[in-house]
Amino acid sequence: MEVAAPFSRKDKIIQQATLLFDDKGYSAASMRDLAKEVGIEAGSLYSHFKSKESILQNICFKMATEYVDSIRPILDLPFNSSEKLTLAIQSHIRVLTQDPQASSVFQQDWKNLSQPYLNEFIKMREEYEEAFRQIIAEGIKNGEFGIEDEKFVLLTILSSINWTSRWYKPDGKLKPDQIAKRLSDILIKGISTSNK
Amino acid sequence: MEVAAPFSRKDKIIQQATLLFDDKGYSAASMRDLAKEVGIEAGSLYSHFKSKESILQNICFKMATEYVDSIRPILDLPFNSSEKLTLAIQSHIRVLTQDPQASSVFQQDWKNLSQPYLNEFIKMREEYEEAFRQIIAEGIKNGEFGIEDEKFVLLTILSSINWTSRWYKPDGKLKPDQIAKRLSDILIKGISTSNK
DNA sequence: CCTACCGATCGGTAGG
DNA sequence: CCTACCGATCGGTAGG
Repeated sequence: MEVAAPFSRKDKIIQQATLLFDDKGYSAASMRDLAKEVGIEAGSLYSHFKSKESILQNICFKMATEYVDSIRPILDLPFNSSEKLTLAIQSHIRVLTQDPQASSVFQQDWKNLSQPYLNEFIKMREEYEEAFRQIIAEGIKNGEFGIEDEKFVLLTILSSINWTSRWYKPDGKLKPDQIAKRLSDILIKGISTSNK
Repeated sequence: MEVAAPFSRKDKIIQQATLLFDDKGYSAASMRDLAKEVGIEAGSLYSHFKSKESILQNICFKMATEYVDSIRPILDLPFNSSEKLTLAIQSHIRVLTQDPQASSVFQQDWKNLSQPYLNEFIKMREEYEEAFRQIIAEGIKNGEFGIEDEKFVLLTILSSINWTSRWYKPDGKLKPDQIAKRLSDILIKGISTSNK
């Protein structure tokens, strides 16, 4: 949809909007706030985006697409369920840490989307969770995971990995793959049947 | 601070504000929205609360107090660390499920508090997390938990249990204590040294 | 608890 | 991309 042209004005608007929405929340952040951060007048924002919400759409769907695209290829790999789940967690953390603020907006502000975008967004989210759930269901079936309620486990895993966006700092000690490893160590051990 | 008198007008305002803030977010919810839900005029809200924020303060500090009060007595019980952690998770889930919407506001909208309330709130939150961390640190020290990074484990546990407010339904199949049991089963197994 | 209102700020537009 | 502006709505208040 978008041609390269790194750091166009449009990119800068999205960049600053992401920081602002993450900081104050979508509703509390005004177009005048945003304009000031970008360094232009409020009215000028509308020559790049037709509405405030279209900026939010941009952020939310970019992230949703990245998440969905990152998990799909994992499903068909010739690995066992624990390995697949490890990879799924790793790629989720990689997407998230690549832009933690956008991930945070993606998680917190999607409720402000209007129809039909809201439904489309929810569908993508469900598609993503469904892929995750398949991995878990597979592991239960083949005996790797010793749990009954796959939906519950799905929620537990997603919550732990999503919360990462609230504390992750790119210049912190823990690098993305380390975070992913620690998370999958705990979570997979927690649901496994084996006692290695 | 508040005398009993069940379902005073003030209570009803808080009740409806909780639903509204949870649904639309604090910033997007207007006093006129709230007044309509309560069944009075917007201006009349100000004879019960001096500002919109004071309603938010009411919700946030009520929850913060409940959480802090619920974990304190657990620290001194003559139990091992796994048992204490199980109890801490259970009491957290009990507080949360007793009013999931208020928990959700507590988690999402506290950023809108102004000073000095914001700092006071953060201090209570830190006190709570510190108690949780103590239990984990104790378990590492006495060899029950086989992990290095207690701060990371704390975040993982808190994220899983807090996410509950986003999907819990009082009339759903899973009752609070069942949710707590499943969570602590997974999490404690995930961090334990023993292989029972 | 209502009526009637305040100044401020909101998202967005016209015309250049 | 700016200037100048729109109608709508915001949190909050005075006076009863």
